[in-house]
Amino acid sequence: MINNTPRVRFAPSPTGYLHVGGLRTALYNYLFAKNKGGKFILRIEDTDQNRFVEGAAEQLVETLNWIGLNYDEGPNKEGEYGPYFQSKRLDIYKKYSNQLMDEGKAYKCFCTAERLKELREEQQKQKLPQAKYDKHCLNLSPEEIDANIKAGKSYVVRLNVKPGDKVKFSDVVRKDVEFDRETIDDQILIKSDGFPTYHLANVVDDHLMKITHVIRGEEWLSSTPKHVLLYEYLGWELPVFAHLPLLLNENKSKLSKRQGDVAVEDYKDKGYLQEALINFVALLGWSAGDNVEFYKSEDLINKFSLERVQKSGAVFNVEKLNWLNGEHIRSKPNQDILEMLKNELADSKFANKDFSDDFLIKVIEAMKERISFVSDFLTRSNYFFEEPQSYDEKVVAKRWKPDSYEHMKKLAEEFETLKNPTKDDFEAALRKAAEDIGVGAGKMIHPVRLAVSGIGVGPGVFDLLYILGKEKVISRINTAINKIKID
RNA sequence: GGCCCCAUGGUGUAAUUGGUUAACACAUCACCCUUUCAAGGUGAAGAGUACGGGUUCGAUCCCCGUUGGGGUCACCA
Repeated sequence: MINNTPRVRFAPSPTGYLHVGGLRTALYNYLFAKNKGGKFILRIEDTDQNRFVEGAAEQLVETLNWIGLNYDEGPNKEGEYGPYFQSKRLDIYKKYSNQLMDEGKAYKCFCTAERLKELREEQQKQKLPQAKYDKHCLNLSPEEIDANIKAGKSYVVRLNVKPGDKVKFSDVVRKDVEFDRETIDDQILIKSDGFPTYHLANVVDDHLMKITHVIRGEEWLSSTPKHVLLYEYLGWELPVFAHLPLLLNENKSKLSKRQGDVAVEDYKDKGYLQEALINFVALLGWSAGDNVEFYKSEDLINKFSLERVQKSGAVFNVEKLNWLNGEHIRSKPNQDILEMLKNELADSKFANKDFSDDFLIKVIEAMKERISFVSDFLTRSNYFFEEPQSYDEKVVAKRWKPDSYEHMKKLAEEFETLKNPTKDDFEAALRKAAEDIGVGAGKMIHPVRLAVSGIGVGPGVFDLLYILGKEKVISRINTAINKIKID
């Protein structure tokens, strides 16, 4: 009987990075396990020697850690069902493929790549509905097989799909699915290099690792009947299947590298918070049905259920991710944002400058409502960290008038009289200066913003002046008077 | 092409498993707020639920067909 605490697994092949589709699969597995008090297992599917990438598994683990999907069993966290690298389980697969062969449920195939290719072409020419292996080697006599082996011919092991009823299984997301046996190919189980294919390895491992729910992408749906057959042949109980809808490009095809960033690491590098990524990806194909869009991980765990997973593919729309990223930043305590900002600064051209925490906190308070990324602090309010490098032409054209030089001069003089000015002091001084000259405060507000920041947008001017401080404000005003030219 | 899956505004989703003026969020636009911008608030535009048949007093929801999209057909996963 299946144990009632679920065991699920994320079983990626180590390609060198974590695909966001993989992240979604991993996340749903994780959420499901945590919601049910079950175990989340990481298993590395490294059975393709041709695609071996040095350090890929380590990279994967690192990314999973960063994103916060901690596994209960897996590499460097051995449970009782290891090893968790398929490349270290070769004997196990061999054992079961031998068993299948002994029972006539699998057989050795010596066909060369050339023969297979010809076969496929022939079938195409005859317009056969489907290209399938012709079971040629199933009819080899024991003597022929021996002779082939003695001759050193390499072989693969194939699944022997026998005629019979339709292969049926039920899927949590898609309900009942069935396939005609005639449409199922004699899948290769063991490759000629002795490594298993995914099909054999995942069935054997899922069974041995006591996986109760197989939650994976929809791209596996059409090979599931092969797996079902394998479970049947091996006399094993079927896990519960849940095939998740695919993540799509803008043009609705399966999310791919060619059409934008696809690696979680790319998003990390671009400054997306792990919380935002998790939140966003969770909503691609699932919703609690309560109109909530902003989620912390704990809420996701509490609310998640496979039953509410959507059937159709979901387009990965970065704009919403950007919004969520801003929301998640804003939801953090200023102290946390401070740490992130410091890291960002340490990594920037301002690395050699020194800013006090007190100052940075003020910047954060002033700017956090206006940003989507931590890096926006540096790009959208660079003036907190350096002198304005230039003055936005459009703002100059709109806000800097011939008499602005005079106004700013007067304003600088007024500021000069202040001692340790507060925000309110700056405001009072500006209004007084405006009144003295007999102009509206707006005639001062906009030019002074331009003078101290170089641009026309940002925090309230008086906050801006206060954060910058009297000295910088006055010197920047003077600089602006000299530098800004209008006709 | 065979097999399989899917189908609600531009995008992500909702709609007591047949009864709503088809809801929410992102994006867009407008207004309010702020003498800026953003955030926030209010509102607008945007789908009559791919299409056609049924079943039903009544279909987004159930059935059939069509169309469209996607996945898969490797000694890759």
